[in-house]
Amino acid sequence: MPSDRKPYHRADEDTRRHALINATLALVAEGGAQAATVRAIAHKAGVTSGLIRHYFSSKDHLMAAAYAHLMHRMTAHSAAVLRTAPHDPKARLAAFVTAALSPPVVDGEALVLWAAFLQETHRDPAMRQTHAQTYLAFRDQLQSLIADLLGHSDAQALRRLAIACNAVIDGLWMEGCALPNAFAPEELVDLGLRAVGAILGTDLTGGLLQTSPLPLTTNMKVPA
Amino acid sequence: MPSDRKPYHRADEDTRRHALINATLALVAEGGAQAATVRAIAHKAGVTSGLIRHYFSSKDHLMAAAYAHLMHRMTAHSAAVLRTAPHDPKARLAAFVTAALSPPVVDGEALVLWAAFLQETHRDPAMRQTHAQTYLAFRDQLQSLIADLLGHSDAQALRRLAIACNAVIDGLWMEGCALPNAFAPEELVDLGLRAVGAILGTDLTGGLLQTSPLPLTTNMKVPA
DNA sequence: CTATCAATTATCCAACCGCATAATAAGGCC
DNA sequence: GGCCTTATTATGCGGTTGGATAATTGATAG
Repeated sequence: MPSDRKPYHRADEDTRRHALINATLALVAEGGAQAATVRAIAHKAGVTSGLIRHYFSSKDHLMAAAYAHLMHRMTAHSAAVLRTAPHDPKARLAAFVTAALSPPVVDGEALVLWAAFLQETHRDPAMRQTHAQTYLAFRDQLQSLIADLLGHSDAQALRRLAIACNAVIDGLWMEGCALPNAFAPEELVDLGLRAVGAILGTDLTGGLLQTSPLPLTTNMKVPA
Repeated sequence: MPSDRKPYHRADEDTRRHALINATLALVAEGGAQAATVRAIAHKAGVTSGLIRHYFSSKDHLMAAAYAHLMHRMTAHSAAVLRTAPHDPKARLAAFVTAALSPPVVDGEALVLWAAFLQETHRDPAMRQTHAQTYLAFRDQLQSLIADLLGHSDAQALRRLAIACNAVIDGLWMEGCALPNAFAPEELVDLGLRAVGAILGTDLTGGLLQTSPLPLTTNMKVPA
């Protein structure tokens, strides 16, 4: 008698794990964490649901792995940008800000993914650790770039400047992700460079973005 | 025979609706949207689950009502602050920034609530409208405060300044909510006032926050 | 070519979900 | 104090969820 069982081929562990992780991220991006059911994930990955438990000891472990993968992808991007950046401190900081406010970091899916996993971060200790690690690593990287640029090492002042600059980047990142059509191309980067420059008292645009008719600091001449 | 039925008292509609809405918000804050099941909501509100459908035509409607209530609470707070603020444009903007970076706006629950509902706003059109309304209303309010302060009306420049200042506030708000113990009291407000001031080329601290040993713009004197 | 092993599928399960409906009692009215 | 409205509880239903387990089959080695 003919078997109506689904045909399949065996894949190595990495392939399957990545397929399941990518399917999870895609589903969370589409419909939030509640859309990422084991059946939906397996379907999108092209396997049956039982296989999930063959590679991950539970669905929570799969979620944690997906989150770690997402965070690793982002930090790897930042690191790669800095690796190919010039040695001039100002140019390095500008490259860092530019990367953080351009695709693929700024992306329609990114914000939803971030928000969806934020809640899981509150319960799962493993995910909370991943969260804190990547978050503070980004800020520390920013702080070290600022230190190189300003040439001083007052830890307290550097920390405050890093927090403020990080806030600008985060806020613009959010707006860019949430309202992708509300900004002209490069406008987000331009705003970020000018705002960070204003906070640090430096010009980061480096003459590369003079196309903007109105610098952010036009109002400097306005009296208080 | 004695009835083992749960005793109860009748409450007016507003009381019950608010109890259900508050229970919903509390549960979402604790464990994300997935924790806010009809049974859990009813239990926390001290009623049985069937009552939810007596006051809300579906669970989605309850979620939408809870989200609208949350957003209304926040905007009402901003409006109240501005109503009691002085007339000096600089003081008004400072009061606005201060309120946005202090409790109850900055709160451990606030960020989780915001993130949880963000995903729902992607599907439900009613919630998406509530989202867009409150979000742009905040930025417009900020823009009008900036316009009053700077005294000019270049719409393009004002929009860019408002976006940048809004980004700072959003980013600091996020950091303050996510890492409540990472900042000294008033530090978040101090950073916000200095960063917004730096972007606008003005001093917003107004001599009220001189306790900080290191102004954010200390580095102005540092050469590039 | 066959035996073996584990990757994968198929099936089942208890728990829970939102929702519908019927039963009941609380409280106002006369 | 009895009645009537309806707010509230109680119960049940179809569907879905994450997880456990058994059956099958693709690949590999000898």
